[in-house]
Amino acid sequence: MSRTTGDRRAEIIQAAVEVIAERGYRGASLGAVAERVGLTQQGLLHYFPTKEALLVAVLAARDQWDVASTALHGTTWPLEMLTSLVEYNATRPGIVQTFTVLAGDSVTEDHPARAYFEERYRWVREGAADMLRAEFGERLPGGLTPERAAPLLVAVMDGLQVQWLLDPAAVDMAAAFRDFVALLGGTGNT
Amino acid sequence: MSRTTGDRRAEIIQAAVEVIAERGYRGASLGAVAERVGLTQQGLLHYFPTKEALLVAVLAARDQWDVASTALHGTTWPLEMLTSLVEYNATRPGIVQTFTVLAGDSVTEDHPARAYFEERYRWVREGAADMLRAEFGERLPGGLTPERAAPLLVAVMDGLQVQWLLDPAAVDMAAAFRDFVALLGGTGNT
DNA sequence: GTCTATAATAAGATAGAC
DNA sequence: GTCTATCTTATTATAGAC
Repeated sequence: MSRTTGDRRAEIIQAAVEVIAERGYRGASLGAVAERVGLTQQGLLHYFPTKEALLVAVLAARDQWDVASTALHGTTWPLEMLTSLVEYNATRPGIVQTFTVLAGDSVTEDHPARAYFEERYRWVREGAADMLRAEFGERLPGGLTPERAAPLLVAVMDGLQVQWLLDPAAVDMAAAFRDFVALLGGTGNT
Repeated sequence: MSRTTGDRRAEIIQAAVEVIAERGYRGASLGAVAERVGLTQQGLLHYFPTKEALLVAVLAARDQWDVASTALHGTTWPLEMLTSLVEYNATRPGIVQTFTVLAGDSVTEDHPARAYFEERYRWVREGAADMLRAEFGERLPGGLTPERAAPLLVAVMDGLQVQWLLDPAAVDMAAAFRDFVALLGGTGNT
């Protein structure tokens, strides 16, 4: 059945996300992923013919997950929405870790996820600029425009994730992000 | 001679930095590093008995490099100094890439560089807080304190590096950093 | 100090049985 | 759809000659 096959694939993708979080992409062996869903390495290759095909599926799943969690936590004010996304992320270290590791890895030569992250950051910056424009208009503190603030917003989200993953006790990711929103002149601060 | 040995070790460390930038830590084989300095893999092991020992040396070299470049570009105003560090980094994609990759990798389980980055971020945040206090005093825009702005400053630097490495044409790392300084109420903006 | 030889694993992938 | 068997290639590391 194609239903069963889809379920199996979803299980495998989930397992791959976990193993990548623990050991990175290069360190994530197909055998370790397979074992987690009760398959042999060769059995897994029936669903994803190569390791790279599995990675592509993991990245595609992330995009879908983004859309879903945005819908789930959608509120009226765009920046509020981003703040709740950060709060939500703070409860899901596994996923955050997987994509922090992959994004870092992707800057290496000929990395199979490089094009994905290049494109992803481009549209994330565009989305952030739109969001900032809707929230604050054309003029932001420090003489910034939404387009110039956008890469900073994205950088803060990513950079905080690294610090938080390394030392969750020392870095309150959600609070820090609200601090940044406050810097932009928003009302994200309590 | 111990002089020759030191030179050789320095060469090897430099080669390791390059190979890690290209392929990540797990992807950086000792053979590839050795080849770059005209040695066999086994010849390299004479200088660094294990792969992990070489990584430790790479991390130690980074700390020394930090100190050196700080001295080199030191100016009177602390934040100006950081801005020139970012400008300097924008001319050295190799080093930036190595440590972006290593930092991302380090969040995985039992990674040999994990403790290093954990400590490093701790003191970098402390240093940033001191710098912000010296520059702006106790009160920053958005009701922030130096301690609360510090992780944001560090996050911006790191996050911009990822975006810049992936797409240098789309992200002007130094300009964006100056924009962030402007947000803090500084005069880093032209 | 650097090499050759080699051990010991481990990985991704293919072929083909059931 | 999943397995066993196997190929091929890499990798870290050790032993010991020169």
